[in-house]
Amino acid sequence: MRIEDEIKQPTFRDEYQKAIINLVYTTGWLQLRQATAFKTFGLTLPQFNILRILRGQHPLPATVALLIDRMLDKTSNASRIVDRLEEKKLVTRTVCPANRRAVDIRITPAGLELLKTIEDSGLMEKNGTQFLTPDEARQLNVLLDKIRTEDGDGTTLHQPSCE
Amino acid sequence: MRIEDEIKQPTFRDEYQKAIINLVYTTGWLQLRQATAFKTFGLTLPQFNILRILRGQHPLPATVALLIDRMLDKTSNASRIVDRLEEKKLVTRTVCPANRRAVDIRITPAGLELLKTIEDSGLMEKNGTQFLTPDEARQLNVLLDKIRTEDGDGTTLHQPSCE
DNA sequence: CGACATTAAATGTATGTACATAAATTTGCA
DNA sequence: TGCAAATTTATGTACATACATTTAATGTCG
Repeated sequence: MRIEDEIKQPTFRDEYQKAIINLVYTTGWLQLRQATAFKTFGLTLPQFNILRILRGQHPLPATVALLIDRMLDKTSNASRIVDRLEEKKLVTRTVCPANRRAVDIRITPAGLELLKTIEDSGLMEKNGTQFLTPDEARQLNVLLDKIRTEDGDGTTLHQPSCE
Repeated sequence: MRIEDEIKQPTFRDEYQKAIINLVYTTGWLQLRQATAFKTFGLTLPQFNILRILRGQHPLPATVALLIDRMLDKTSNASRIVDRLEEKKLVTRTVCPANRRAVDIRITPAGLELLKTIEDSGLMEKNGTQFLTPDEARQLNVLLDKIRTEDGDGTTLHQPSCE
């Protein structure tokens, strides 16, 4: 559906204004879809992403610092997301023997099993981009990269992360 | 900068996976920039959006229901955002005389002045899309609309709203 | 009229982000 | 050696989203 109809705003100042609204709207749309899907498995999107990072390390542990680095969401709070995964017995937390400041975080067998269940469900493939041709997907990548031209202000930038 | 470099992931499964990550990343990038800018004026993005809706109604009042409808963020909580604007004396809240269930919300002169200050600052124009040509902006709109093809599940969808 | 559903807004709970600060440990250098 | 700085994680606060429930007012229909 066209964005004009989607948000019931018949006109925009120009294609630029329309594009920025369309971007934010479409990403919100995607995120809500994904979040709703993950909820049926008792996970939030950030929790799922942390679990995937931990599986990538498995059987080695990860530290909170590593999670933050991989999430690329530099300012956010991995500690509390790990809290929730620990409550659900999907990860374990033990003080790192080599450096008692650090904490070793590991995915449990239950965590691995949950990831497999989710991935086997085919959830991950229904993300909207399947309606693009390969060429259109390439075009989209070019345009998005252009929008992020001139990252000039040096502030730490956000990466909400997702499959 | 290319998304590969931005998130330091050298390869993706395909252009589709890259596109979805690029979309989420780019919108997060945009939102963080905008949120940071608005913070210098003591506002969050949702607060700014509510203020703009109220200005659109001015001098008529709006109800919470109208705000929710205009925000297009159907499930979210306009009530508490109005709380914060009221604390800052940017809006007023009075029980609607015609229907004592409803609440009339109005932007104050201070609120109108703040909006003008923000808009005069030229903040709104620096949103990334200025790096696209008009034709590219049009292309982007077409691609995003395609991604939202098949809104089939009937769930209420999200619209984080912004300029 | 009066029980009951509907509507409008507010409130409660869980989760997450952003940012500042604290607490514990380790490092490094005078 | 000893103390300050750096590192690593956790905690606190403000704000927002998502969703369920509550409260008050209004509508409806027997």
